[in-house]
Amino acid sequence: MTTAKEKYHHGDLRSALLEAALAVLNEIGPQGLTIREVARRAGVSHAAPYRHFTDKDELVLAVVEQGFELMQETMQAEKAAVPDDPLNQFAASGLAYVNFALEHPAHYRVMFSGDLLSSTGQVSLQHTSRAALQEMVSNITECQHLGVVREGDPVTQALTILSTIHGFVSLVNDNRIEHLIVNPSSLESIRDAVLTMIFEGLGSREAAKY
Amino acid sequence: MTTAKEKYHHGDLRSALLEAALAVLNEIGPQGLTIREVARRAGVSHAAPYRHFTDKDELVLAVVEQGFELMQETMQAEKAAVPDDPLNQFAASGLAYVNFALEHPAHYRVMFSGDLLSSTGQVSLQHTSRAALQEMVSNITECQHLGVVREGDPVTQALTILSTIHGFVSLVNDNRIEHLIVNPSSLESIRDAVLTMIFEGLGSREAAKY
DNA sequence: CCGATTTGTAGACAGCAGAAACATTACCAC
DNA sequence: GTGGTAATGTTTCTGCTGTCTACAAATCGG
Repeated sequence: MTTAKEKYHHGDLRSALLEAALAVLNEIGPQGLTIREVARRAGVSHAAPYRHFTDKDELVLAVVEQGFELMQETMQAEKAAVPDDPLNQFAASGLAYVNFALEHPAHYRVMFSGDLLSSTGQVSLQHTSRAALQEMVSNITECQHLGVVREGDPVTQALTILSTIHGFVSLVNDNRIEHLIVNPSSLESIRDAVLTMIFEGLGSREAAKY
Repeated sequence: MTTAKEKYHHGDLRSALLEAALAVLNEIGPQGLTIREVARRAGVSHAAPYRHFTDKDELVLAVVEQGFELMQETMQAEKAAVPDDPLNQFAASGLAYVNFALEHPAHYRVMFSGDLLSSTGQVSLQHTSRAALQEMVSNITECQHLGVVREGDPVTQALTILSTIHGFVSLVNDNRIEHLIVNPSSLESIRDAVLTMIFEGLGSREAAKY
């Protein structure tokens, strides 16, 4: 009423559809993400979404892009909250990455699984991953100049770290780890242990505390 | 005639269905894996598969289990081909894991993506991953006793290694890396670099050559 | 050789993605 | 205000899917 909602036929569909899509992902999972279900939740007919997305692929792609923006924002925020120490900033953004993935498992899965997105849709995401890797590489290079990260090809190092983090959250989100956790180790402690191992393997021995 | 094929109505359906399912995965991808398409390729009616699999889920599960057996066999073979050195054997099986995933991307994806399998189907795979991790842990423990792997919680180390390997092959198979490879580095050299980084971070500095 | 069981078939149903034709609403010029 | 236009939402239709049920044929046990 006061805001810009409920103005048009529906108000701001598209946003409502994206929201509904995310809700479906969280409640039912990727296989439940259908145009019809999303339309149902938004209170419109099953064909209405086609006014905003030419394709189911395009809807999914919009969800994915929204996810990348959200993740990037939180990573930047966490990084900015750390004092002027490149290595700790790097570690903070890594932690933020993991946390985002663990807190939004459905969203993250859609962003990276590749099963919901056709091959054409994937191409439009390449620049995003390229940019992410680029930033990691420059972070690493900076840390190398400061002497807090060992020498070596920074691209390889970045790729390895990205692999570890992505693999870890993928395994957790696909329920291939939780049932292995037996006793005192909570998911968070394992998360921290893995992150510590990454930075131990990466850096000079000291200063990898966050 | 001489063998057990072509005996019954069709011969050995079920095997034929599994084979067809794998072919579909390789040629079309996961989204093209439908009961009807599989039946079509096997030359039977669209309802015939239901005599062998109560569910689409069960068909997928059979494909997954077949994949795990195949992977385990090749890993064991590679491991056995290495002389009596635990660390090198460990590295060899790791390399075999990566190679299997890169050579059978569709198969690997179905085994780990979790998108094609319902949650009930995933539960029946837990013992498999548990066994795999268990073996990694005992390998690491053995290497620690020999002094070729640094001290630390072997479960955390195994989980980190598994994360890195799984993350790497997932990124490659989902085409999130290949377009980053620019010049002299082929996929294989990157693979080797990442594996080297894993074992550098893991072990005492020497002996991590394979 | 014959009945019972296994294996495959034909057809039906509901749900889905997507396209096309249609109806309604908001906005803009006058 | 009024009427035209473009944006937005609906109905309807086609062809695909998974799964169920009734039926036919081939095989096996006796």
